Amino acid sequence: MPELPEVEVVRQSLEHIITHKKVKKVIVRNRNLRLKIPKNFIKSLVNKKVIKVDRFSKYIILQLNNKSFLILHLGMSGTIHLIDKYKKNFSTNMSFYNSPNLPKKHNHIEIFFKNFKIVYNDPRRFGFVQIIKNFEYLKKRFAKYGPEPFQKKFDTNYMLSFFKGKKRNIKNFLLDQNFVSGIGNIYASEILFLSKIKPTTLVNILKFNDCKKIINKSKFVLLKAIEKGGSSIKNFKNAKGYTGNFQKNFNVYQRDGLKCKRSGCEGIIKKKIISNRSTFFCDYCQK
DNA sequence: AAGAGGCCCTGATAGC
DNA sequence: TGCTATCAGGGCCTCT
Repeated sequence: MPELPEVEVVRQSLEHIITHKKVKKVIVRNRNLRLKIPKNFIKSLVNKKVIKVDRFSKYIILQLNNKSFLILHLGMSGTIHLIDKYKKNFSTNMSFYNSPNLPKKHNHIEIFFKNFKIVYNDPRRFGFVQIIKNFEYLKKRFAKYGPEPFQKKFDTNYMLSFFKGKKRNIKNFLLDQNFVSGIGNIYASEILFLSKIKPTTLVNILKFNDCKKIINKSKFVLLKAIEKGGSSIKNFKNAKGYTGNFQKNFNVYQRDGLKCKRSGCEGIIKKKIISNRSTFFCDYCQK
């Protein structure tokens, strides 16, 4: 489900809710995620306070008051739900309010705080959670990842030197987290449309100005999507259950067969499988 | 060593 | 209605 903007939207809603709150109880209902939830998971969380709710790339990172970190990755289908004990359906046996947004199946983890709990749900189990001992290990954990588009390091020099001698297309690179972190299949297509660059373009022919455009449009698209609350396709919601709006701003994603939105362009949006992922573009205005 | 392709898993939807 | 096939926002592993 989530690329950087959706994860950031979830982070923001979580931040308000759980910063400075202490974990009272943890229930693991199903340990099977992409990485099996470790045996010591519950112990490493209970009675710890959340100091900070951070994010890197598509990962939510909770900093705890014993210097450790809890990493949450949502994979393709993961969601996080806030369940408030004091909603009107609160029942006397101390079970929590059953949110209409809370799925019936695949609720892997419940983390209880004083007056509410958050629930981690992931039907496809491509997501995972990890406890990281300290900051040293956290740095190591993300060492191989490329910069986010917002970081200073993601500049034309970085791109051009990364592309040197490579024979891969640009769409492929935008999805490569070792090159740039946080871009996924939706926003890769959108970024290349705004950059007027065809996704199949081999990177070794890209010029300084092409890189400049890709950098600027990457920042633009991701920021815009965060601003709009993410893209709510397949029912994406933030932790409070609100949907996002950015899907209305898609120029190409899932618009194959429709008219190009660029004013004056007569092109029809095409769909093509590139490195096993659906890719959308206008072959009229993207050169 | 780079790059292509397969695979992990469930659920929604399309087509017959 | 009910079957089967296809596709889905990610990332890692293996093979060539």
